[in-house]
Amino acid sequence: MATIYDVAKRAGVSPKTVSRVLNKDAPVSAKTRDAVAQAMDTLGYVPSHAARSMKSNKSGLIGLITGAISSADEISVAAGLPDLLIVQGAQSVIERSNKTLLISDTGGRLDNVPDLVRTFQEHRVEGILYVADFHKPLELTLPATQAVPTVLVNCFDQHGTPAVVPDDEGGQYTLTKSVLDAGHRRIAYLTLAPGQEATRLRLQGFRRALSDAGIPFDPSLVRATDLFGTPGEHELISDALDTFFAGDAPPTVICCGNDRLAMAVYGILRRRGIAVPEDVSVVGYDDHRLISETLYPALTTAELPYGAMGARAAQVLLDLLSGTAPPDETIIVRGDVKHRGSLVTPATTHPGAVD
Amino acid sequence: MATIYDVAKRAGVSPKTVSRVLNKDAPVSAKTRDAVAQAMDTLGYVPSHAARSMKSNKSGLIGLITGAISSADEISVAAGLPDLLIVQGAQSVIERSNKTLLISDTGGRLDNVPDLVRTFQEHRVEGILYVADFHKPLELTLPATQAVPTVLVNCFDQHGTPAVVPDDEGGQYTLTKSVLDAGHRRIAYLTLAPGQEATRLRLQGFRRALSDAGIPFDPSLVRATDLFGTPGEHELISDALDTFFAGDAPPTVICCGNDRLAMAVYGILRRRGIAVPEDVSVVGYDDHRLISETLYPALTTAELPYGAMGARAAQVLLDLLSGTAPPDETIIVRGDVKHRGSLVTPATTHPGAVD
DNA sequence: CGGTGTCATGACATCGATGTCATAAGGCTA
DNA sequence: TAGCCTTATGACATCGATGTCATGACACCG
Repeated sequence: MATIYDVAKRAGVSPKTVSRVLNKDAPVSAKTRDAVAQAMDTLGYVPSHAARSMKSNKSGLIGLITGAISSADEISVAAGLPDLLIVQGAQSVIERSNKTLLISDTGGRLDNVPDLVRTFQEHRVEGILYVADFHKPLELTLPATQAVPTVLVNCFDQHGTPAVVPDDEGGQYTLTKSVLDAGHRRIAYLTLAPGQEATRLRLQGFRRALSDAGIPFDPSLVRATDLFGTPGEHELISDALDTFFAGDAPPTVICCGNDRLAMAVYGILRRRGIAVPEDVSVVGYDDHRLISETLYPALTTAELPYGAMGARAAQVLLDLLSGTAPPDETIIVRGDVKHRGSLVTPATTHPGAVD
Repeated sequence: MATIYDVAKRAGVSPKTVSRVLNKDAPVSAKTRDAVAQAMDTLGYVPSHAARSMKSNKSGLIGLITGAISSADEISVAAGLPDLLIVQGAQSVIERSNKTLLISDTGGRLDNVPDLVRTFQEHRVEGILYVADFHKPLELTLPATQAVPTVLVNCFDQHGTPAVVPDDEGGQYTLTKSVLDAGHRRIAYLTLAPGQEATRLRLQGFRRALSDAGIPFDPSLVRATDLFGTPGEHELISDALDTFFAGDAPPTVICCGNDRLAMAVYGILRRRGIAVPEDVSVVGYDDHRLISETLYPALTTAELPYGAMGARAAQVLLDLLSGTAPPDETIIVRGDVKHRGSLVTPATTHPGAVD
């Protein structure tokens, strides 16, 4: 690979002059500039990042740690929206700042993280984004990174590390409010697995919406049915639906913990001759577009704003690096409710329903 | 950040001795080694990749170009299996070779590629993987990369660049053979969009399987219905199914160009009271597990072996770098047929069917 | 016409690690 | 015991780019 010395020799100038042409940081006569440009061109010269970053002590690199890549078809996809969208959001922001994103994958094993961080340090990354596959407390102590600014995404810790998380409570609140506004009063809710951050927060939002509307919370209409796509899940959902519809005041809408569950619910309902949305409305969560837009009718769902979270986190990190941002803050990102065909008002479809 | 000089000073030795401890490439007395290790530890010393790669003229980096990240929720997901799985496969292999993968995203715009390649060259990547989002001819001429070995994945060019592609013909052949073996004779086929490599090759495989079984190809049972998830698609599929079932010899199985189409077909069939698989079997293509495993009944489908392709491509690249592999070769990767509940033999479910 | 800028350029040192060569202290062989 | 090898260590140059300082050539001012 050609070096700046090769270019200099070929153009008959000193390396420093070539450097000046490259960086446009000092006047160079037009003639010299052309000669240098010509030499760079014929030699296919590209400056060495290693040499530059050594001299400048700046790497221009941002490290991102994720399990998104290695787990793309495993639990995390089964569990919900691919966290890859977070990576995408971050990428788009970092790219525009003309830094380079170094993406490392945990391969699903957290004990890999220290190695990844070490590799990042070897590359002298200027900041680190740590992306979790779903909203949760940070599961490990990140190795002390000698003051490498770090931003957590989709997770949070106890030490005030800047974090960007989704507004699970508010999302479910707004979604439930849409359901209520459509006229529903008997609302079933198939939640995600117990113990998860999202499960807890969304249930809070759900109850707050009910309470705001003056509707009592009915525990018999709530069941946790998320088994991350493992075999027993289908039966679990079937059972829950059976129970819901066995009562004398069956629900007019099924809220699902995520779009994948909603997809399963579509199948089960249709198999029993219950039409969506004519007989019962269905809403999801995540706005996993592959599902929400392909299902028929298309799915009304709350957006889990992964892309926006990634972008926001990247921006926070860049701000930290430039000293523009306050260091310790947790940012909660809201998502929209996506209104589609699966949610209709029960009145129009159950004209004779007892009220 | 601490340097090797800082460590040397603290340990009371020369930098070169620290280097020897780091690389274990020359004998160092136990006492000195301990002192150095201690110093590295207290200072949190991590060697600089930039300085190392400058001296050794080796970067240990592999560049990967993809649109997978930026397009994760756009056309390419709508079109089929996320090409991110290719990235995952490559990542796992590269990681094991203790090189570092530098992933760059095109942001969906091909005119970004030259910039990405330039960035790669600045980092002196030792090889490049170019990943396409679906099987297609390479759409651009990669910038002359001064002998940086390159492997194409999911695409191919005319110049004998090493490439790794899926076995579309063989995959559809084997899948169709499974369908025939199950006893089906009237086989409908909703193909992907015309003009695509996959469409052409899979139709070839489909026809070869029919012909091997001595069944005449019936064009009235074949329709292109893939609009990449755009609005008109649902009607297009409905129409196709209407036409199929209007004839006097309706199909007993619907082969779908991908799993997403199969998902749409499930919905449409059920809406019309046609049960899957009791009344009609359905098979897909891709093995997009989020779909194939969540649908009920689970979907029989041909695996699009993206993970294996990525891994294979990475291995080929590493072999090229070590001089182990022949430089020019196109590798065709086979996928399995995944047998699940959506394909059953028509005889058991149509006991009264003519013939 | 000498002094003072500005422009255009180059020599040299430097960033952090490591390859090359030198050196000193022992231990072993002949 | 001289000669030689091995072990343990350091001095110095080097990788490629760039910051600092110096220099020569003009142009302009008084």
